[in-house]
Amino acid sequence: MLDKHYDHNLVEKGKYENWKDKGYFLAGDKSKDPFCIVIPPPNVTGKLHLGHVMDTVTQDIIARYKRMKGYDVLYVPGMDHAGIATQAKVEARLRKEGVSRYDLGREKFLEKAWEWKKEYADFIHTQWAKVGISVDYSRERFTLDEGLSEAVKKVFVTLYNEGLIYQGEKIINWDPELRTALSNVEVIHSDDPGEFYYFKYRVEGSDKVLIVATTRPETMFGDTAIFVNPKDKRYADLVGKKAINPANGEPLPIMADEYVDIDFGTGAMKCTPAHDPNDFLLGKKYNFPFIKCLDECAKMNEKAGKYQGMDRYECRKALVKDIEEAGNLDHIEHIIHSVGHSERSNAVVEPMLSKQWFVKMKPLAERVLKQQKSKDKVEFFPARFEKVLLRWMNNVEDWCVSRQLWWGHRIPAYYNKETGEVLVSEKAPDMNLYTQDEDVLDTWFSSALWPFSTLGWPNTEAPDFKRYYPTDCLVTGYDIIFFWVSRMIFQGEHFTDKAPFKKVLIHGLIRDEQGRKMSKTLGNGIDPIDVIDKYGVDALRYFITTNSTPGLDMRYSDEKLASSEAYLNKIWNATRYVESVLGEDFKEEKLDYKDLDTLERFILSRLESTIKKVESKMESYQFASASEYLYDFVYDDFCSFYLEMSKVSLNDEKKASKVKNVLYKVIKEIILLLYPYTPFVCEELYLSLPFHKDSIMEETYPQYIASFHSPKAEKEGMLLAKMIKDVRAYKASKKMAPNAPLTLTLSPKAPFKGIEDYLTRFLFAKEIKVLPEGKGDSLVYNGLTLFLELDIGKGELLASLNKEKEAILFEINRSEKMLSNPGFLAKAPKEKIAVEREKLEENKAKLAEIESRLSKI
RNA sequence: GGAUGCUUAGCUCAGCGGGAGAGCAUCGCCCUUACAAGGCGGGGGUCGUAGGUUCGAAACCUACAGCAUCCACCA
Repeated sequence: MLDKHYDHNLVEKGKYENWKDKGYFLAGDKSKDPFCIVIPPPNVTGKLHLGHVMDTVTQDIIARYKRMKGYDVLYVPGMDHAGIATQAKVEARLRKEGVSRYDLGREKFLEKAWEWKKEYADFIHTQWAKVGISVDYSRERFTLDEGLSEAVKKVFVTLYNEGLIYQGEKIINWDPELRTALSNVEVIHSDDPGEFYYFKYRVEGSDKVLIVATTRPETMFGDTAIFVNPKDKRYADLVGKKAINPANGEPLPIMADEYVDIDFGTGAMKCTPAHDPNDFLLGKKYNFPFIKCLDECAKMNEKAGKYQGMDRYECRKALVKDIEEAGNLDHIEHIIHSVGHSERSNAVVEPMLSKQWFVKMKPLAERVLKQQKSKDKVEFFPARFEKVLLRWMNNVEDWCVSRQLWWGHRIPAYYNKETGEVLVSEKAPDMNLYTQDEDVLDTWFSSALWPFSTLGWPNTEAPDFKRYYPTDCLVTGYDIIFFWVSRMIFQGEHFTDKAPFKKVLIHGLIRDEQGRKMSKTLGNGIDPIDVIDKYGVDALRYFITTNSTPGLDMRYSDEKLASSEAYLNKIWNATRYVESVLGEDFKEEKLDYKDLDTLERFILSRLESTIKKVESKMESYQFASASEYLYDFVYDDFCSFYLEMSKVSLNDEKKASKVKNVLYKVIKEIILLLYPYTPFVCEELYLSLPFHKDSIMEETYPQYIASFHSPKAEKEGMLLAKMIKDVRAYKASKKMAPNAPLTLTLSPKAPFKGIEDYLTRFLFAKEIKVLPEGKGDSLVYNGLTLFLELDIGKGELLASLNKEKEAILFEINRSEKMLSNPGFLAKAPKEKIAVEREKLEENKAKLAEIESRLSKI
């Protein structure tokens, strides 16, 4: 017997371990069709947050649903080494101990990183268990494990040999704190306040003074020219002359190029080819020297003369002061401008000329663009997110993949100690002759291979790869479409000739109750474990997957969690009640439809249509709609109506056994339909049913039975519900107690036989008069209900009938207006017209009855 | 500068071509033997603004406004 209240702590206890131990999460049943989902591997940088819960629970719902539908489901778990992110964390931890990574050296540092990894992997495992995700642990992978490292090497070497990876000197984004290069997507731009310094440049051989503005005076030591627009009349006479750099007194040629915007600043621009991407292009075009004046920590180097050794901002301040003192500062403008910050260290990114490894993106992107036009394209849910992918693919720049870090896949490039010649190879050459490249790969380089590297690739004969690839569905947030989804697609297509997944389900972010992004700086993050302790994991799973629209952000809400928990409590108690009704000696019988009464037919018909609707929404990943259909059925049709009504028929010994069987079927199927969302409580309820397998995980999804569909029974049931509702409303409006006794008159045309019993019980009718056949016809009472009349006074009845008449007339008017519209008749679908006609007829009949009643008063 | 999304009841949000919905809040009545973490019954919305398409628009189109996000540029 279930307890009176649903206690999530008791319910959750031991279930996950049991499922895991029994092997329910393991894939490999060859008698079934395969279905595969890979987890987006969480970073081993910290605890999982609510975003992870939304992500993994969504996958888990799909996995559990598909298992019930008879698929051999492989849900692959794993984690990401998260190169720069993890290294930043480990370094931060070391810094607290007063140690830098350089103090430790590469090897010792990596030991520390692995310790960190283990610590956080344990944490993540605990959280996965708590959340209940049904992953196959026998296939768990880590991006730095051996197999995945093989895949990484294979990809790097192949791309290199195909000319799609090259080493080059370009302007990259440099993180001076972590001292590594970054890719474009790892730079976060924010609008920060800053200064726009207008400096005076003396022009050689002229008495003119040229005013040039810059936001970064410290880079003036790397300047090689001043540019103006060739159409700019103000400066036409100066082109070809030289201006004196007020920072170091060097003469700079004044040149003209279309690139310069006449209206921006003074229209004259300094050119720093080694510290600005646009200036770099100009530098290439005009063959300038590339003068770096900053080192890898963003400190001034020897080019900065007396400022050498200063931090870039320190130098800026000192330099501006010196220029001002020399009388060369025109003015300072305070501006808001976009500044790039490192995603991980938040340091202001320094664009810097640097030799790095790049992936040539054009050919890879073109293949994706082509594939997305074919029938084998990756299908996005919601569809609009495909545009995000296409836009990125259309505008890709080469991908800087080398990182000056230690934690990651070391680049398989080797340099001949004598000649310096590069050798790129999966196998290390004789290390007496060669040294390996010091750098590691961008962490996304390995994540990009995740859907196939986890399944055994590059061994294309690996059983999992053959059976489960391409995977079926990828679930992830819109925030990593560029980082991850796009890269998996191009690598997948390039290396396996197939898109790595058929469908991509994109979800939004979870925000705090005020709608703000959860962030460490705001301190508004919510720990999923706290939520689980308070409301239970099932309530969290239910809330987080059914209160959002695909692709849109959602807000965390304590209220909605409480309401989710209340819903589970409702089902808990409905089950408890049904079980108490079934009793010890309940026998399951096959339902013979012919033997069933109206209300049993009603609830079964509603159940079947619910199954159909829920299933169709599950298939299109519309979990909010699916759960809403189920919710309505559970509350309105089952708990509020049928469960109550069945109390009448259960008293009838002849009917009791059939009713029990119906109750059993309905409650069981409710539990099964809900199970993918809230597996813990559903397992508990399932196991408490009189007949069950070892676990709900052995069950199949409820089967839609078309023959149980009965519009007639549904209509009759709804009429009864409406009669009850109307009389209750009447009582409430008259300030009568709900259980105040009444006398009712029932028409012989009442919806179905035996209806009096229900009216007696639920309306507290002390007497029900049934009019003799052929006399009285159908009756109309107060609301819209036919077939029923209250024993009330004449005046009241008159008022009530008139009110009713008014409402009906409004409806008739509406229908007639529609049906007399030639446009409607000509263009509306014929089913719609038929429905309107039917409504009109019904209402006309009602009106006639009301009038007949009125005439008799 | 380009793109996308949002604007619906007091709050949080569904609905996205055929009579305005849910949860919570609110008001009234009920400890009715599954559930007071409950039940029953109410009140509450010219669906951001203005045009257009359509027989019919909250829904489709266009413009505008506000909010949010992403991309690019910013010497």
